[in-house]
Amino acid sequence: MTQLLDVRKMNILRAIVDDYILTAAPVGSRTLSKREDIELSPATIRNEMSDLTELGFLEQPHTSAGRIPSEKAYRLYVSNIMDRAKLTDEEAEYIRAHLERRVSEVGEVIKETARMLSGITKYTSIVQMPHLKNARLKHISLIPVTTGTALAVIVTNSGYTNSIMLDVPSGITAGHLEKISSLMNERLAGYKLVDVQKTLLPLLREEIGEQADSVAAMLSSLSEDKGRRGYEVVGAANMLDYPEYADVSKARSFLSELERGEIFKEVLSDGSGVEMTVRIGTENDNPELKDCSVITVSYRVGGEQVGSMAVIGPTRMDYEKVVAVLRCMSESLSNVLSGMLLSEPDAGGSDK
Amino acid sequence: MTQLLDVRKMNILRAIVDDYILTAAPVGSRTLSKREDIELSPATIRNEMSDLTELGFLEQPHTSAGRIPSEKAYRLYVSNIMDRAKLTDEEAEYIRAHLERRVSEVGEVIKETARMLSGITKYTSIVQMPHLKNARLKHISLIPVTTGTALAVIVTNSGYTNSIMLDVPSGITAGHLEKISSLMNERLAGYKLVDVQKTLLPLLREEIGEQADSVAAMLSSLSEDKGRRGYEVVGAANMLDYPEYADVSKARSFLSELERGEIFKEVLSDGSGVEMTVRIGTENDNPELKDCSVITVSYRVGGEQVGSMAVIGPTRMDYEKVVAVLRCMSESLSNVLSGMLLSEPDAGGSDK
DNA sequence: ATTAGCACTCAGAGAGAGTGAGTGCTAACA
DNA sequence: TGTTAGCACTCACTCTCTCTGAGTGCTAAT
Repeated sequence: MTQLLDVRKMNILRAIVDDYILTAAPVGSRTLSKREDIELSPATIRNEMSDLTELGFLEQPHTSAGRIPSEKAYRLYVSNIMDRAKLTDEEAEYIRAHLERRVSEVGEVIKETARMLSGITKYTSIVQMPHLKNARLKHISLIPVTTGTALAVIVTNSGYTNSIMLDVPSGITAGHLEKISSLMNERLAGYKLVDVQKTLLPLLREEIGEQADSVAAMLSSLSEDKGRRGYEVVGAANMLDYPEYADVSKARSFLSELERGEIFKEVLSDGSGVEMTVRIGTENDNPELKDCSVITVSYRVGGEQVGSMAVIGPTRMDYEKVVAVLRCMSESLSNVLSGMLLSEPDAGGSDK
Repeated sequence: MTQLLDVRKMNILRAIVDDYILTAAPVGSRTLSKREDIELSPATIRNEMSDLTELGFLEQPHTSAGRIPSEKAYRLYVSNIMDRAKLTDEEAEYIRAHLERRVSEVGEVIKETARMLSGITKYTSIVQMPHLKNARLKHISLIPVTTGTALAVIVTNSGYTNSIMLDVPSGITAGHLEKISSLMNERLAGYKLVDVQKTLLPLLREEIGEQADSVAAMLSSLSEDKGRRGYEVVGAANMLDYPEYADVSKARSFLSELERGEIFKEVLSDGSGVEMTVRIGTENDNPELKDCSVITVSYRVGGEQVGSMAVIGPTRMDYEKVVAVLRCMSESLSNVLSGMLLSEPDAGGSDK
């Protein structure tokens, strides 16, 4: 693929985006020519800008204003900074240290992640709770609630609990449920939730015979994500600091949308396997996000994706910083969680 | 106590408050004289308004504007509408019906309560999760997490789960914990959490002898509220609809404060025994709430207070409506929860 | 005690002028 | 041929000024 733009155009475009990200005001030719990294006269720059406008990288709010970057420009800009976005060692250290302080409980770690993301970037952050499927089972209780439903309370290593309502197949009695949970507790503690099912099946066959299969089906929702996963949202109010949301009604609809929670389906959509995705403006399906960019990254436990986190900001967000922070945060969170969730199953507590 | 204001002054003041609540604009004498319930000339009204201003019930933004009610006026106004605030039967029915549809899980009921509160009033609502102490125990697991800490997972009737980190006294082993939980499950299911402790103590003495007391102490935090209680906040963005928050920076600081969560300590403070409290403007300790009014009401399970809910709005909120809605909501939620949490402990599930 | 009348106040809306950052085009220059 | 200086033009913003109208307080008449 041949270079889309020559070096000079690239430089000018980058400078415009940089400037616009900082000031949110249309950038003019004179402003650019004053920068030390561009040694051209305003007139020359105007010519280049005119070209860039024609190519669709710049837009003009009105004739006598400067130019602002188009979504296409951000796209190009992002693909360029993607490699070099990197935090200083101190910043990375800061993140790691803060995250490891909170090592007591998964929920707390997720909350702290969201807080830091929004604290450092000054945008809105969303962090999803980790998927359970790779966590190791510490304890499970199946508690009948009404006819046909039971509550599964799962505790994994390090005090991460989650409860999921299950539909109990007809024919399974409370007695069965009790037997199943004690079976699981005795024989399956320390197993991964995904493995629990297949390991459990033969055991079940012995115990309850023909109904084993329907029970297994019921339990399959444990390792899936039936109990809709929680997430932490922090810094929604930050958006009000940006001139993009100076208009209260705009801010209002953004915040309402956030509260509705529908956004998350899209924002945190798994992106199966992709490390990081950047959605700029109208690339977001949700029309409420058409003036926003959303950068999503997944995090892992033991090499496998178990959740995502995202930062939402105005389209002119500081992509470089956000990408760098998210990358680092994903790394750190993955490490911390892996440490917590994959530690060898202990024998059932520590005697004195 | 003799009447503070004569009838005519009261009428005028009420009319001013009514009008200001509706329009958020200073009310003038001519506007008032046009109302059918006030048959006085503007001049007369001006005289009365002048008196009311002197008495501290009205304020004047500037010489040539109308009057706006002072906090003192709201106070008086509220004490008057307190009795007559009442929903129509249809509205009350609507609330009851909606709440009872969600009868499957306590968390859902609380969320729905918050949603309805904010949906009907158009203000911000906060609803606290119920205190556990009066819930009946369905299941408990004590799961060792690290040396010195264990996770208590409590399931009460109707699938309400809560987990609390406990400090395990030294000398108590994982084996002990296991024994204690199975003891509790076998013998104490159906008991109230507050009663569990005292009923458990003799049983514990038999089983683990001298350490019984330290275990009982540990379990005491179950019926207290150590694991800080959750709450649902809905409709924060609603505040942006009111001209009071047309200034973005004001909105921003309000929302940030909400997110910080410190507000709740004050807002939901138990008010031990008081049915409903109305805090107007600077009556709130939190300076961020000095332009807001907060109306709090508690709700009960089986006659005992187990939580509160609140509506936060601008000082010129529609007190009558909010009081009425909160009163009804408290009643309905209390009923629904009592139904869910106090139902006789079933024998452990329903066989087919 | 109430009201009509009148002079006065003052925020807010609207019109018009001035300012300055920006553009596009043309012609000169290296 | 690419770059730059010069110039006329555009247009959002800001500032100032005026006008308007809703409101007041006081006084005198009813």
